[in-house]
Amino acid sequence: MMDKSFDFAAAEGRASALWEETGAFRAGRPDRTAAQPFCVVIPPPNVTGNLHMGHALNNTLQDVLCRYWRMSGRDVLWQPGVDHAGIATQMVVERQLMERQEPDRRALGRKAFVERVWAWKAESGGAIVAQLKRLGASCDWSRERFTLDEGLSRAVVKVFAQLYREGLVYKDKRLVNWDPKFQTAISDLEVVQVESKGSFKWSREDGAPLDAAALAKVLAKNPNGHLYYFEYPVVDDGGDETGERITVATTRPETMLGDTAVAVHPDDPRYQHLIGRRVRLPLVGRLIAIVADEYSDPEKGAGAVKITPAHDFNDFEVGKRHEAEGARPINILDAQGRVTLRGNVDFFEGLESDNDHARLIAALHGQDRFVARSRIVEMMALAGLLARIEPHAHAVPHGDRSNVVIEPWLTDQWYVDAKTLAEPAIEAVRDGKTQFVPKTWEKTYFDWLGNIQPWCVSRQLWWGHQIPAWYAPWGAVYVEETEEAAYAAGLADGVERGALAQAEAQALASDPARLAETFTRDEDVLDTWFSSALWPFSTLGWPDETAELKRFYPTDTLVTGFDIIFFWVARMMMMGLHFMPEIPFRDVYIHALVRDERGAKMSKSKGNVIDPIDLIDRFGADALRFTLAAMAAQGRDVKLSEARIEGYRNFATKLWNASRFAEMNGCVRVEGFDPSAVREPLNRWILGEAAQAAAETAGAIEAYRFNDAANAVYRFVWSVFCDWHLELAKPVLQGPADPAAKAESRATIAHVLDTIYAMLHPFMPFLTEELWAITGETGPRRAGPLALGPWPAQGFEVDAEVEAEIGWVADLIAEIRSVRSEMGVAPSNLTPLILIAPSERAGKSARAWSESIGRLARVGSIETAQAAPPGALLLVVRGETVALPLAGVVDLTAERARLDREIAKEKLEIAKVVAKLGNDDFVARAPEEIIAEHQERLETFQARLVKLNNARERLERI
RNA sequence: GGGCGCUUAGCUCAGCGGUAGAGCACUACCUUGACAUGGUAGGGGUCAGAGGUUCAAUCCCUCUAGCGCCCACCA
Repeated sequence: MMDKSFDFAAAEGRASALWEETGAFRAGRPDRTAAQPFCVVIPPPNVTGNLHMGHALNNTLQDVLCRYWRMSGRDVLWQPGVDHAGIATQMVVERQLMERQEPDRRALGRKAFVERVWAWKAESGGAIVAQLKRLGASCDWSRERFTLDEGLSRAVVKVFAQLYREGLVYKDKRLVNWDPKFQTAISDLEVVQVESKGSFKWSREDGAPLDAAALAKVLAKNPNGHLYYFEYPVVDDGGDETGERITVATTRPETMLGDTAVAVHPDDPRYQHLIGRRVRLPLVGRLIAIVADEYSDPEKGAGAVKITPAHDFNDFEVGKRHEAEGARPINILDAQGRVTLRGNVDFFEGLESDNDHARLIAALHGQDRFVARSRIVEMMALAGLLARIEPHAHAVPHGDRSNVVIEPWLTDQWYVDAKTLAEPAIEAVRDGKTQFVPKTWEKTYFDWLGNIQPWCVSRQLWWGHQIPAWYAPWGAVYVEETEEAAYAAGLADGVERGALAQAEAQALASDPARLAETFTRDEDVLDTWFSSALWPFSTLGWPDETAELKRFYPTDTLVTGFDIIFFWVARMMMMGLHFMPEIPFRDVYIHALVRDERGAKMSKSKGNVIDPIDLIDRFGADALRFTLAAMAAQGRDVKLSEARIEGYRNFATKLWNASRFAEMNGCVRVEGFDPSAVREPLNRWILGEAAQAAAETAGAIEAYRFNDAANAVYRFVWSVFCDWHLELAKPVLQGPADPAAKAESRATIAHVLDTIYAMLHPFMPFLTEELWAITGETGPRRAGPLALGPWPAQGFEVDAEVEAEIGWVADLIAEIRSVRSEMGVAPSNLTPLILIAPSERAGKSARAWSESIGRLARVGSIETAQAAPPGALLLVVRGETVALPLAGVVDLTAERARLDREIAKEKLEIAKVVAKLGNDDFVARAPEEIIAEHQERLETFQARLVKLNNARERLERI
């Protein structure tokens, strides 16, 4: 005997154990070797991560696909794994060291620190995997990979080395986005723009001196959002000030220390006479050139722009163009974003001797960039060279992880020539080899790849894939897959260059200690996304030619959020096409972002994060999964509300109780049940509806319309099977029906429940697996867990006759219920039902279904008459008139009003259709079936109107 | 500045050329033997606004207004 409600917590445990025991999610099961493969690679969550709503949605959708195809007989591989997440993980462990007051990263040293991170990973890195399992993710967990494990590392170095050989990876000295907090370079994608607007306003014109304290206070809160107008004195050829000044505006005053030019537009009439002159850089005293460059926009700022090549991407380019005029980069910031002047040779080069270097160094050297900012502004004001300060809205780049302002900084880094790799990636999508769903994302993909910049892949971190590059004392670099190979290449090359004597090389080759001293490995590690980009083939065993690689690559579908199209999808396309060389996946399904009820992005700082595990605890994993699938309409954000989850929890309860009802009524599965041999109309009807619902669900899943699929199941289970089939079957099951009919009904219900469990399983795997097990205890033996199928057979159709009969009964019941409710007839009042001159079929149906009609419509008896008795309520149901003799029970004025309303409604509909059919253009141009449909509708309406009018007239005569 | 998207019932959202839908909320009634995590009935929408295309527009096009996102932008 089943419990009264579904204990999801217990069932989740049981189902998980069953799947584990039976190896249900294993790819390459012996029974599927001949089956078509289906493969999805999981977007590997960060090892530091906890399951958030985005994961829940993403993995629910993948799981729906995988479970559906697995049930349909395919050999499914859902490849799981976790990402080592360079910065994030290093951060977590560093924080842990700090909290425990242990020696920090640097004190520990690289080797010990990395060991420490591995220890952390072993201890607490698997949390997210356990959470995915709780969600029900049907990954082949036996194949779990980690982006830093041995096999994947082998793939990474091979890829790096090969790209290097091909000239697609190179080292370059240029400006990078530098994160002063983590002290590493980051890629363009890891930079987020933050809008900033200050409030401080000051102008020299007003006469009041600058209130430096007030400014500092404002800047302490937000150092950005102001535009500062500086005046640089123009000097003559002898270096003496001419008295003229040129005004430049900046949002970063501290960078003026590194200014090496002032640029004006070549056509700007205001500055023609100044082009080629020099200015004295205030505070510093260095003489810098006024150059003509198109970059300068006369409309912006002061019209002339200061050029700081070492600290601004645009200025760097301008500087390159004007190198001859002295506009070389002068770096004035250190790795932590502090001003650095002492020992800064470039900075002092060309200084006038009468400047007070010591004063400047004392005031600024070693100061944080933002402290220096207000100091400089103050000093400029004191020098009388600050014209004004204005609030200025602009976007400031921040590190997406560190959340500090990013500095463009001149360093040596490794770059991937993304432009070359992007071409095949663009082509593959253009040719339709890989398709985005929804298609609109293709534009985003093309736009980005079309303008792609070199990808900075080196990171000054310790946790990650160390770059396989070794430097020799003679200034050469050797990029190889292994240390041994690098040494060998280095020695050979050293000899060739003449840097090493042959004998010396030989001696070195057999002395590991000296080799290690001679060649030093690049300290940097690779961007985490570099290894993620290889995920679809590295997880399948590449660079080995494994059976899995052969069988499952290209994968079928990638399911991911649009926020990582650039980070991940595009890069997988590039790497997959270059190394396999084939597309990594055929379809890319892009789903929405999960937001809170009000549409705000969930974030820890806003405190609006909903924890999926908490929801699973409260409502069950199935309810959460169903909600996410039902809301995953293409191209929309998912705004999650708890009420919705609760509703779907109730849905699970509903099905549970329907199953319980079946159990109580002896609905046991029957060996070899054949839907096409079923006789009873009601049973034939529900079998047809079930088959249709299953087909609808399958079609929707295959088209990635998850919401349609979920709704199709929901509607069938609740509104068709429970509301109508079970209710109409009750008299058969519980009354004195003919034993054969009873048996058939029982078998049908059991069969339909099996169909329901199957088509609901991709969405609610735990509930359905549990019900599958419970109902499996009776009847024929189950072949295995529901997770392995079968998906319901399709192709069975309801015949029209059956639909007409059951449909008429259902409509009749609904109509009677509606009128009774409207007229305020008490449920306890079992009224007679009189069929007025019924057709033969209606009479037959009414007799056949008298018990159900009685029960569901609160009808006491069913009679037939040629005319309605006076004062009876008349209804028209699919052309048949029926009467409820309620004279004296109901208020006839109310009934008149009701009929009038009905008539008016009918007339309105008729008028609309008549107008359309009366339109010559419509008749001439609309397709025939549309016209026929309108005609049919008109006839139906008119017939109904006639009967309604009759009823109304009869009422008038009373 | 460039691009993408949204505006449909009180709320959250489907639908996207031919009779406006769901869930939740709301109202009334129902302790009916699967289920009150339930049942029955009901109210509620000039489908943002203005033009246009079409026999026909919530759906296609243009514009306007509001909202959101992505990319670029530290004068």
